[in-house]
Amino acid sequence: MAGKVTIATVARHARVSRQTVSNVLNAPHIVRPETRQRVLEAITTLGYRANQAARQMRTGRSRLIAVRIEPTRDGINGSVLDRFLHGLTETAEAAGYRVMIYTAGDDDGEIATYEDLLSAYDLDAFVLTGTKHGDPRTAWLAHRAVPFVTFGRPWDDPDAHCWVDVDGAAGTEQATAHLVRAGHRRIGFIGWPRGSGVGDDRRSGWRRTLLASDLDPAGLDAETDDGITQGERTARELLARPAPPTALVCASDSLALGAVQAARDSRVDRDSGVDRAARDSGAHPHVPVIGFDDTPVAAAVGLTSVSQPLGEAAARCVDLLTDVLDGPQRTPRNLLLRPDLVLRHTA
Amino acid sequence: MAGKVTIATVARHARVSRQTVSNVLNAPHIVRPETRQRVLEAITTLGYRANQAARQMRTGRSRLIAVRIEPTRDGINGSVLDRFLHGLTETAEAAGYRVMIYTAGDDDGEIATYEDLLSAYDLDAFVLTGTKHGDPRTAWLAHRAVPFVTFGRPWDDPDAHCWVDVDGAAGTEQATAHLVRAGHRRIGFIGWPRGSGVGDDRRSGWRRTLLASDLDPAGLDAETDDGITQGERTARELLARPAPPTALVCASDSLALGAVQAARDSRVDRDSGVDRAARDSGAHPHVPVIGFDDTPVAAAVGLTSVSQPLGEAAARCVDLLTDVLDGPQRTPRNLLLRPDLVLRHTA
DNA sequence: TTGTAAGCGTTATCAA
DNA sequence: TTGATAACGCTTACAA
Repeated sequence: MAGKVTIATVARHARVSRQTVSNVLNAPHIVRPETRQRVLEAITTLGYRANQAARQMRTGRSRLIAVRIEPTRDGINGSVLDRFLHGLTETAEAAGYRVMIYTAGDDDGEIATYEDLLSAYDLDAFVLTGTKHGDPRTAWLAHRAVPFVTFGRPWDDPDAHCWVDVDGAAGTEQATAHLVRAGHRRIGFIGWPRGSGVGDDRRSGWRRTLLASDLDPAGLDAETDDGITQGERTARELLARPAPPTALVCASDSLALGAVQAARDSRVDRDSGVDRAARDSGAHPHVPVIGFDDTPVAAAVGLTSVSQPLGEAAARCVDLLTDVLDGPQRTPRNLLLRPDLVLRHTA
Repeated sequence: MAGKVTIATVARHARVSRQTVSNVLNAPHIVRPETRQRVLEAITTLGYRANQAARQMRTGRSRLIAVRIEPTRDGINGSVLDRFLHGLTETAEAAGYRVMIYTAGDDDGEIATYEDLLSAYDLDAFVLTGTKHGDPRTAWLAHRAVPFVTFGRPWDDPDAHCWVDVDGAAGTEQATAHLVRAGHRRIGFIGWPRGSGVGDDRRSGWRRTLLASDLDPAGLDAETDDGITQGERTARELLARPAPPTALVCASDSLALGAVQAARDSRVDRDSGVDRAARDSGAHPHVPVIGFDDTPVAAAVGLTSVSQPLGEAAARCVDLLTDVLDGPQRTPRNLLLRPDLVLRHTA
């Protein structure tokens, strides 16, 4: 601790005025190269770092962006937010921004937090994960002209604001097409109850791929809340139907994990329990199952799954934000990223 | 947006000086009650909020604390940090602090981040999750007298700094005692390679409980890196020994999840595959398995597990920090929390 | 190209 | 008990 190093310390050391130091930092091109060099050296030798609070008072900008974290209802899907958060923090750091996190009970609580964060900390922007039909939060932010980007499409109006999303339909399309190529004709889908943008999107990819292959999706899908046990129960029901699916695409890894259980048992049924060796060796279950999100658990248990490019999604969120914050005001832009199918044991 | 509301706006509105408003905020007792009342009313009607940057310039305090987030190597254990982070953010908010997150590649990178966060953002304190023998980060922070608390004991010297931890040995002790009470005499343990504080701690609880019950731990434990497949393989090895364990305590849910697979198969071995109905009904496997961390995945699949009070741990971290930050300088304190055994299907 | 002066919103000091 | 003044470290406007 050699005492506080301010812009004045640097100025003295480099034998220039404080203003020149500031110029080197904020407008290097207007400073003569040799002077600039001298100042830069002083900065490194002294280990000077601009004080954000002081800078912020003048500029009104904090170089801080905020993200909400949610309690993990399901540790499996929770890792999605986790990985997104990590990517966001890394990219933000590279762009000179820091990430602040906050919690909120409901939409009103979240909006109250916006007010606090904005007036007390001068936050530069918000990143929202997950959007719903008629989201009051985005409306509030847009109305105050607060820069923000959402990870997840605005399901009402695609051009309502900046967003980055992963094309869920393209993901289930890849999964379904993979199974079609493998010769399956009756491919089932286990998804969430209709009405959620994400869930409906993922279902649509399955459906359209079947139709494009002249296959009939009727009677091959089922809806349930997310969860392993829900997935297992629903898969069991699906497999017990008169003309059961011979393969399953699921809206999440949680559902898929449950479905894998059901599929294994269903195979044992047919094999009268003699196929244990094959199972032990990690061979394919007879009913292939594909999940969604490529969570670490999927990787661990060998579940084939659709992988979201979370790191890239996070990076693009930061890009969009810095475009708005640092560059000239542009029109809201958005980005739909393609997921990839990660083949493992289950399909 | 009715323009910026500063302390001056409030002062005008309440017909007092700026200083009086400041006093109402920071030293209410020296302001006459009626004046205080008038100022308070002005504050609420105007929706005034103190600007942190300005306050920080004077006080040198930012009311910001920082936590590092790590990429989830394993989605199962990742949820532990996740839940801790959530608790931390909530408690910090209640105490008037905000949480900033950062990433770091290694210890040197993390220390470089400390320097940046400290000099640029005037961070008030750090929360470190996980500590190791001879941790350079805690040494650096202690040397600069930067307030910090760790979630995890300093394994070298218990009084080196503030910390909160969960008594891992007490957790495995509960798990082991439960199995002893259930009549088991050969209880195995699957843990991490020796040398990690957390892993050794958890192993010691198993060991001492066995010894206390006049049971011999010899030949009943095995070491492996964390992971589901590692757990399955190791459990299989353990169960294939001459006098195999009849129950298993694991150092993590990941290991336990793998062990459950191995245990199921081992039962099928003995039962010649006829016991499928019992398995489907979720009955106990013949070899009970207990995990550690009570992750959401454990809850989903019915794995009995040791539950860490993460929310409380986080809250206590904030308490310790605010003690140091707001109160008079006290001696470093620490806290060892008791985990609980959550009984489910597997034991 | 460089230096001077002012001000951002707050709190600490000190006088009234 | 209250109020005026200075200062925190920085950047913008303007003068040299």
